[in-house]
Amino acid sequence: MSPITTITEIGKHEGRSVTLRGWLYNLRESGKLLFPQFRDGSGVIQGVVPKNAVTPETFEAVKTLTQESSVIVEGKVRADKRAPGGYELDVTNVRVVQRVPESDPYPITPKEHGTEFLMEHRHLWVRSQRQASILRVRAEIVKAVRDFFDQRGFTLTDPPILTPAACEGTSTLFPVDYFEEQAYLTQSGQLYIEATAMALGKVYSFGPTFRAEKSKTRRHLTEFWMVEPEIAYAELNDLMELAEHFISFVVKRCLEHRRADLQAMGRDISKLEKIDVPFPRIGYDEAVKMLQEGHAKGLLEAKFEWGGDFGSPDETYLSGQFDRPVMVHRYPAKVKAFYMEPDPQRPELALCVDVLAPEGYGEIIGGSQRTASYGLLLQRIHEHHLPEEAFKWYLDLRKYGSVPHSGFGMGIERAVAWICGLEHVRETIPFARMLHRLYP
RNA sequence: UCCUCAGUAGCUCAAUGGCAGAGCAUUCGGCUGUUAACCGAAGGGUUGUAGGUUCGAGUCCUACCUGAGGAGCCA
Repeated sequence: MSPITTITEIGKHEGRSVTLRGWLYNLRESGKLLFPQFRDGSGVIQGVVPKNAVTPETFEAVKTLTQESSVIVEGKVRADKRAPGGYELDVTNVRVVQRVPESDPYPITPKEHGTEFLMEHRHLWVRSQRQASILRVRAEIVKAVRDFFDQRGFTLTDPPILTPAACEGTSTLFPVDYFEEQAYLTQSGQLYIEATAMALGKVYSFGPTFRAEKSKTRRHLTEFWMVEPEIAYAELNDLMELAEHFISFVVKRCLEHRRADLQAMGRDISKLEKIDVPFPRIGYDEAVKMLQEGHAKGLLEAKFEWGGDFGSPDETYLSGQFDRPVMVHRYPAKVKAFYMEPDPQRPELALCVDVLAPEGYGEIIGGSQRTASYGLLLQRIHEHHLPEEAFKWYLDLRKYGSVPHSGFGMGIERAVAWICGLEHVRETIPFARMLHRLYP
């Protein structure tokens, strides 16, 4: 048998015979000439099968192939200007591993389909070229995330997924029976990595988080992956500097390693090439001013008043003013989480930052400097009506060598959606979990 | 949870209150360079569910179910 190769590597074998192992993507025919398209997970290539060049058995085997039947194909690699990938395969032999029966054909045809149908067949939809490209970009982003932190001396510390209490209130948690107790699926590993940051200095976590929000938008999943760095002795400015270098690193890595996939899915690459440090930084006050100007120009429906958190249209407007991610810092403390450190200059503000992605993709990072004071943290826990008992261990971090520290969280799916230029985060993860979507 | 829209063939969609239709997919036939190939033919339907109005309902009304888009909340 000829050497086994993959479609992405096939150019190295020009003029020679190779074996591909994959599936039939589509079949076109023109009389005594067959054009089967094969895919193998790395790409798609067109085969050519003239009737007079192969055995009658091989011709018949290809002619009767059905979409997504699994096949092992032997053929000679030939460069061809007419081929989208630059190469074609002159098929010499085909072994059908499993033939999809005509009575129950592959449901996803080359024509268009609706969202519900595709999500219901997500286990098959991932075979399509566009979806495969998205998943490769996601994998690249995950690897870039880990490389970035590993190279900078961070230690990966995995927080628990089963937790006894909420970080930010119980209303949006998934409850789980835990023997005789009530447990919840984690909605953030932050409190736990604050503990490991006090042990190891610079840490990060990367894993799934769960939020039972009844959100039905293009930006929400109930199960999503989050990367969260936490750094002892870091203050807000250190955090913002880390965030901009982090995002810039991830985007550059995708352009370097997955440019072909980004182009294949129609991403405007020039927009990603503009992403570089430094990112614009604006204070909350300045952001409010921009929003009010936007309203005066008739670009925003509602007039934004100082003191509130930004809504989705507000974020879209703000990010639309810049061609790289914008960092909005120092929001009013009362719209933010209980653990954030107040600004010493203006105690009504929290030392926090949201990074808004360009092109209307909204918040991809939220972070803050954490309260280092035991007394203030306890006061905030009471103000937020949180159970003090559940936060006893968290308060301990402020009793034994408390230091200023900061961290942020980035939702991987939102980052993938932005970098790939997708309409909806449901395509950024192999099997999305959403309100009303638990299958497949 | 709220607002808006939609549900008809396996899929994507048509059909003025008056005979249930097309393209793709499937099957059969034709074509030696096709690019979501094309050309010809065939099979394929309890119009989301339950009620109601009407001589007559895919179409109008009510309730429910399912989905999509948006809001709030958030990454």
